[in-house]
Amino acid sequence: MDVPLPHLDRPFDYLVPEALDADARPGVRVKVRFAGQLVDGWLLERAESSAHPKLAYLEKVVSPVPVLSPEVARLARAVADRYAGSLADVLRLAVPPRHARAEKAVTAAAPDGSPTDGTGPTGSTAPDGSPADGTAPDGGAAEDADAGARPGGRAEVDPRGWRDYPAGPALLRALTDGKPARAVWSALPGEDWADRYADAVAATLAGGRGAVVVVADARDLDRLDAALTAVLGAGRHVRLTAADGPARRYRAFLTARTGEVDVVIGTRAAMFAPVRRLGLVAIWDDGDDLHAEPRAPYPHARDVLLTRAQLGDIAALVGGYARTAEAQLLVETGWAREVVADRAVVRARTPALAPTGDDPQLARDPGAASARLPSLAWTTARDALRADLPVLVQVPRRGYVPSVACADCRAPARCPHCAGPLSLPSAQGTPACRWCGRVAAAYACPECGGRRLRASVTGARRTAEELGRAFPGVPVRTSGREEVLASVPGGAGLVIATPGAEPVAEGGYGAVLLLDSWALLTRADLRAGEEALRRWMAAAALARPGTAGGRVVVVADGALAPVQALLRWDSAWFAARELAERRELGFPPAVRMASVTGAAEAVADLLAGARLPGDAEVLGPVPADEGRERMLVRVPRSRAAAMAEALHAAAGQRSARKAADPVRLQVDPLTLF
DNA sequence: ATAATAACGAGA
DNA sequence: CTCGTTATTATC
Repeated sequence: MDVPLPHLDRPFDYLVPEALDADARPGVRVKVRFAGQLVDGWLLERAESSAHPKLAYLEKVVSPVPVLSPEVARLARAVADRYAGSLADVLRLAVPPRHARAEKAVTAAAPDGSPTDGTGPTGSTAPDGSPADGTAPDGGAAEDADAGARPGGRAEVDPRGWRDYPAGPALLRALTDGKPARAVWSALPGEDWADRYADAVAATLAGGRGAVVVVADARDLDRLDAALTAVLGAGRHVRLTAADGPARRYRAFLTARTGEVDVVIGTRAAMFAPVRRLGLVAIWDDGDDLHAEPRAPYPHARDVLLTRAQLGDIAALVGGYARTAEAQLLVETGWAREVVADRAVVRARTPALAPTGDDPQLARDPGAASARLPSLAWTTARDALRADLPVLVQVPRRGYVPSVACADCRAPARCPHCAGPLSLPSAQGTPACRWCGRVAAAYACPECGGRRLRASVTGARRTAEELGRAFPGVPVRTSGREEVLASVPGGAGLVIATPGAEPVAEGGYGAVLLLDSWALLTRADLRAGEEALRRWMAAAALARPGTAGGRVVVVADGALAPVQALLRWDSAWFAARELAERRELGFPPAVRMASVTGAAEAVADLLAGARLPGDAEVLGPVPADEGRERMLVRVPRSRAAAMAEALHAAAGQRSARKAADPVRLQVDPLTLF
C-alpha cells in the first residue's frame, strides 16, 4: 500500500476480478480502495486464499509491466527493516515514477514484454542475518586466488589493469566464475578507477551475469560511462540517474527491467536497479556523503548494495582512493577481502608528499606572501609551472560547523561522559556537551592534558585572483559548485577547485596544493578526519607519480593522523585506527545508532512507547534546528534489528493514534552532531 | 477520512 | 439490562 503511515506497513489481501486476472501479476502497480478511497499499491504476490473474512476487489492494474522484481521487492523489505522505515517509502526510491510514454517506447522495443524475474541464477535463499542487521556476516569471503578450471568457451577479461593489486586478477576470475567475491579496493594514486570498474563489469558479463555500479555524482558517472563504452561497446549498459529527468530515468529503468541490458550504472538512484541475473554490485568512493539518500528512510547506497549482495549471493566491490571505517569493518569481520597494492608499488606510484606549516609569516618569497601561501607550497607550485605542468589547488568551501578544540594540541574536545562534541555557548562560557547537555567545567584534553579550549574558525578564503597575482601570466581555471570541470589540458596552468570538483589533468598534475586543511580537520563531525583524508587523497591521486615529478603539499601538521595517512598513502591504516576509536567511543559503524528528531514531546512520546532492547542507551536530548530536539539511541550491532523494529513499531503506534507532530527516524545518520 | 467496534453511562 | 452516545482502532 503506497501510504507512508508506519502502522500500515504490511500487505493487504484483495480479490482479483476476472478481467484483471491476466495483468495482475506480482510486481505490477495497482489501485485499490482502501479506507474508502483509491490508493496506489503494489501487487506483491498472488494467493489462492486469504485469512481475511471480507475482501474488496482490486480496482485497477495501473500498467501490466511488473516493474517491481522479486529480488528488488525482497531487498526493499530488508532495507525498510534495517532503517526502521516502511516498505512503501523504500519502493518510492526503488521504482521511479511511471512515465507512460517512456513505457510505451520500451515495451514496443521488447515485444515479449515479460521481464525476467530478477533472481540470481543460483536461486539461493537469502540467509537471514544479513549485514543489514549488523550481525557479523558469515562465510563468503572473496574466493581464493586459484579458482580452478572454469567452464570453457567464456571470454576472458584482460586482468592487466588489476595486476598492480595481488588479489586483483583473482577477483576478476571470481566474477567471471559467478562467485560472490567481496572486495574492498584501495585504488592507487593515478589509478583510472573507471577503467578498473569497467574490467570488473566486463568480467561479470563474461560469466553471464549483470552488474550495478553506483557512483557519487554526474562527473564520476560520465567517466564510468565512457570507460564502459570503451570496454563493452555501446548498448550493453544504461545510465540511471535522477538528474536525467523522469522520462529518461524511467526508460533506463525499464530497459534494465526487461533484461534489454544487464549493466546499470548511476548515482544512488541506481542502487535498486532491477538487473537480470545480478552478479556484481559495486560502489565507488563510498565515503562521499552524496551516497546517503536524503529521503526517508535515508538508506545509504553502500549499505543497500551490500544488503543486496548478501541476500542474493552477489559479488560486491567497494572501492575508493581512501577507505571508510565502514569498509574497514567489512574487512575486519572477514565479510570482504581487501584488494590493495604492495607497499613497493604504492611507493612507486605516489607523488612526493610533504606537509608544511600554515604560518604565512614563514613565506619569504614575495609571491608566496602576497598569496598568503606557505613557502613550500609556493615554490612547489612555481617549479611545476616552470616545468610546464598544471597545478591543482584544493580549497575547502566555506561554512563549517563551529566546534571546540584543545587550544594546545587542537584535538577536538569531547564530552568526558558520553564522548559527544563540546560547544562554547559564549566566548567566556563553560563548554557544554551538545549531546547530553552536561557542563564540562573542568575540561582536560585527553591527548595533551591542556585545559584551554578554542573555537575553531576558518581562515580567510584564498581566492583565485590572489593566486593568479602570485603567478602572473599563468592561466587560472576554477572548478566548484557553479561550474565543475571534468578535465583540463596538460600544460602550465592553475586550477582552483573545491573538494569533489577537481578536474582530471591530462598526464597528471605536476603539483597539488591542499590548503586550509585546518578547517576540514576541525569540523564538528565524527568523520572529519576520514573526510579530510578522503578529499586529500582524491585530489592527490590526480598528481603524477613522484618519479615523474609529481608533488603534493598539504598545509597541515604532519603529526596529525590523517596527514600521516596521506603522507604514507595508507588509508587502510587510518581506517583501522578510526574504527578502533569508534569502538572505544561507541560510534557507528562499531555500534548501531538511531536519531529521533521532532518536537520535544513527540520525541519523548515515541521513545516512551518504544520497546527498545535492554542494552539500548538513550542519549540526549540535544537541540536540533527549528526548535525541535534530537535524541540518539545506541545499541550493539547485534541488537540493530531489534532497535529498528522497536522504533518502527513505536512510530506505528503514534501514527495509528494520529499523533500530529511528526518524528523523524534515522538509522545511522550521516552526521551525529 | 470513515466505518467498525468497544466502552461507557443513563434510564427503564 | 438495554439502548444511545462516545472513544478507539482498523482500514483488505
